Amino acid sequence: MNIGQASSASGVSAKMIRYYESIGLIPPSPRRDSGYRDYGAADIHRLGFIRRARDLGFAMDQIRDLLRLWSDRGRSSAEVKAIALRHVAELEERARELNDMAEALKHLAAACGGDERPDCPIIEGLEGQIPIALHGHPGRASSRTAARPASRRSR
Amino acid sequence: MNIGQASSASGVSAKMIRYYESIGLIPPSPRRDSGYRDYGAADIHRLGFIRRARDLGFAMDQIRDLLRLWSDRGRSSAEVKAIALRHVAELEERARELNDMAEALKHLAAACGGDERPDCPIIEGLEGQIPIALHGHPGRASSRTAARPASRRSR
DNA sequence: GTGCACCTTCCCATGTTGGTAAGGTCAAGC
DNA sequence: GCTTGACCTTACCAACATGGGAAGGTGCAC
Repeated sequence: MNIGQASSASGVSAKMIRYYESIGLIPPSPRRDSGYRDYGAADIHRLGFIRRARDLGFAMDQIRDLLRLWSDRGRSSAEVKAIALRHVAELEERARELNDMAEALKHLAAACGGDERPDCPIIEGLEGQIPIALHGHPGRASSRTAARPASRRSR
Repeated sequence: MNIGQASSASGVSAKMIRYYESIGLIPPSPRRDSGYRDYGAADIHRLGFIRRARDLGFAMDQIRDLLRLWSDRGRSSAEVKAIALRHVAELEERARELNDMAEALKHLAAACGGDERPDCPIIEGLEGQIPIALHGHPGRASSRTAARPASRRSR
């Protein structure tokens, strides 16, 4: 199976398949005489696994661990569950941060006339005239989740 | 005022101040004979504005617009509010995506024994044996928010 | 044998932030 | 005056995951 076919069968772009190979997430595929990569059903399976893990927001390092556990027949489900639950906590934390920002901004926006006059509590909040209640979780000053990571996969 | 003082006064790292200058978010500061950048109160104010906007998760392009509106005395608060509310919608959308992932994963994890045996619905879900309910919003296949943005500002 | 779709590798760009290195400047203390 | 240490300058590298493109080889159908 060519890389293009592997790509459509797995839902992972050819570009990414080569990338995953380059970072060792998947083993180098065998090559035909032409130099073309050649994939089989097991490879598609592995790529699908990776894609689904990405869809669930796992980072590459975690996926690496999950792949290791996947092919480790002596694994304990506790290990897998631990990774998953740690990731759930991270996802929820990030979601909370985003929601906190949204809340703070909605609060400012609610006080803004939204008319043709220039007076605007949102601007004043950004200027520092109004204390912004980013009630970042106990003890921590506001941390920020990186805004707009630019690329977003669509498939 | 040196860049270091401007940095601690505004909460924006010196590195970032230079970066913002390089991308035209702030005008090039005047230089002293030594070549040192020199900042005044107005610059600190502008930097603080930018920092607070970043803390609220605004992207650079939006901040550019907000800065323009800030210094436009003929602005209408409606323009500002529109930007803010669009951003709120984006934040909430991203938060929803993250929560959906967390939900899907929690669902799988709930079915996982988490013991010493290898059987694990989480792995099976990633393998594709169990349909993962990422109930991505109407019509769309699952899109993914970039995982692990890596850098996180602490201040 | 021609043409087109596909493959190969290699390089570049993204966006925001931090790190580091090599060298210039400033102010305080001796 | 000279040294020292803190600060400044520019310039480059790194990160992450992904896409884009160029230049050239391969495979297959007509």
